[in-house]
Amino acid sequence: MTSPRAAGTAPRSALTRARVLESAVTLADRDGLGALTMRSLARELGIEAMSLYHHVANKEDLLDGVVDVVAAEIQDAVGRLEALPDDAPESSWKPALRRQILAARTVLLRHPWASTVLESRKSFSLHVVRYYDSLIGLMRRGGFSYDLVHHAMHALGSRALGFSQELFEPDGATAGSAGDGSAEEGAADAATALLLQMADELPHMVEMLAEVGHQDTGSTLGWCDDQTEFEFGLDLILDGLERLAEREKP
Amino acid sequence: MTSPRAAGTAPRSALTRARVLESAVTLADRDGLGALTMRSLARELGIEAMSLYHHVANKEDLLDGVVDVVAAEIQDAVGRLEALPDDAPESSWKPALRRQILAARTVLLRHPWASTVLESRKSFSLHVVRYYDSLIGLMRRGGFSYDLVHHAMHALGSRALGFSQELFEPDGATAGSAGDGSAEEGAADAATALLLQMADELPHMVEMLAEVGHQDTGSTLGWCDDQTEFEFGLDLILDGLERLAEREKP
DNA sequence: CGAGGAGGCTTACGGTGTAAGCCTTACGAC
DNA sequence: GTCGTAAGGCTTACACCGTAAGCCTCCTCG
Repeated sequence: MTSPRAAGTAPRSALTRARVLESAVTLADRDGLGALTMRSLARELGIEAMSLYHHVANKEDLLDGVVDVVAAEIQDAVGRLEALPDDAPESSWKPALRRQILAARTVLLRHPWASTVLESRKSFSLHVVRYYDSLIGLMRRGGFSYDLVHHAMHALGSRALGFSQELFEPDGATAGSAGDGSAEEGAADAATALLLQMADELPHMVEMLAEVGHQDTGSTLGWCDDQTEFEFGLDLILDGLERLAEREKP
Repeated sequence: MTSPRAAGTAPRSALTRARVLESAVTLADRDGLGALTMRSLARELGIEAMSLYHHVANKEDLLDGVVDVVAAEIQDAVGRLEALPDDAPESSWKPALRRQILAARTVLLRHPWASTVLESRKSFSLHVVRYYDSLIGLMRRGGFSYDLVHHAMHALGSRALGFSQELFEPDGATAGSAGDGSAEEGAADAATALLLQMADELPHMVEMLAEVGHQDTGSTLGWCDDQTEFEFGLDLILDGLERLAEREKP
């Protein structure tokens, strides 16, 4: 960069905290979270591991930063949605909230490792908080009391950011793997087989699997259509909130 | 043990896989998940690290086993609940399901690290599956179609086991710490202060915090009363499921 | 009694995050 | 121009992690 730099900025290097974080995100996207080590990140950037410590305090700080990058992406995606007109009816909080959350979800689907990291943070990203603030704003416009909003945010939990931890995905989420997907399928099949094997002990479970049939997935991860299930759960909560909001009215 | 052992059991050692897993649970309870390493676990048992590998295949297997122990505890706690009488009305699925889930939760509250481990498993514990089977059974008795049951299980997600990942607990969950709790409080206060500092950027968030007032917690972890919030979210889902079940009826 | 293996132990390797310290370079003040 | 300062690289080294390989000593069973 040959441009004159702002008043107290770093002098010569093209390497900045921002570039480090960006690189970390790409690396995690490509090779999975497990592959994101200080040494491998440094290699990616063409420097030595210890040099990273001039831009991030330690690995926790790196992960904080990486979360912040993803959160910024979320905020950006949400920002692209068309704003509610000022004269929108009170009831429009619900589709609006739904849209924002699903927009956030598209971002997290691009970074499958991010949910894990998000959950492990103990400090929070300002971008996330700003996103939350917009969700709260929507509910307020819907006539929610702050008390109800507060409960609502807790009830949504991580779903507000677009993910919900599925127990039992026989593979998924762990590494990039980037394979043809037959590995996941294999694991899912193996799991199902194992369940069938003890059918007498798990009557309802087995019967359910037989009936619901986990066959035609295709869309996302192995077993079920996560997107459908995510929206099902989300709508369940939104409907419930709607009823509670109605009840609050005088 | 001086008793004659059953037909193909291990010969002399008092150390068994069961004892290893038990020890691992106690260690994690006392010192946190981070303190559970092969070496520290071995020290706890008075042996060398490598000796553990005669009882568990590797660390993943150890964690699988540890999850299984906790899941067995859950199954046990659920088993202690009084069974539904045969002539219970169809509608009793709901309080029964609620009771089972809250019973599972009491177990997980005794092992705060367990939720993290549970989520990280890719194979599943038979005890967990059996527990799930009982939940499914309850819903079936409530007249749910298998399709609805399936959606319901996804919607409940980890909540079925008694935990929901709270975004933003300023401390908690990471280590035993066993301190007076003032550390958590400090972190929570610091976080709140930081939020207040940018009140102009987060109008709704700050107003909500001011109104809801996160002051009188006392019960569980730092910020909010997790138990209340957990039950709120759980009831929101159960109510929603009840309505859908009604709608399914002819 | 002798073979075999279960279950300890020791040693060693590669990988992790990171503390400590050195060397170069660019910048701002004189 | 010169020089002090410090940003930002690099090298080395340490503690700790999971675990592969191999040794030894019993106990058990044929």
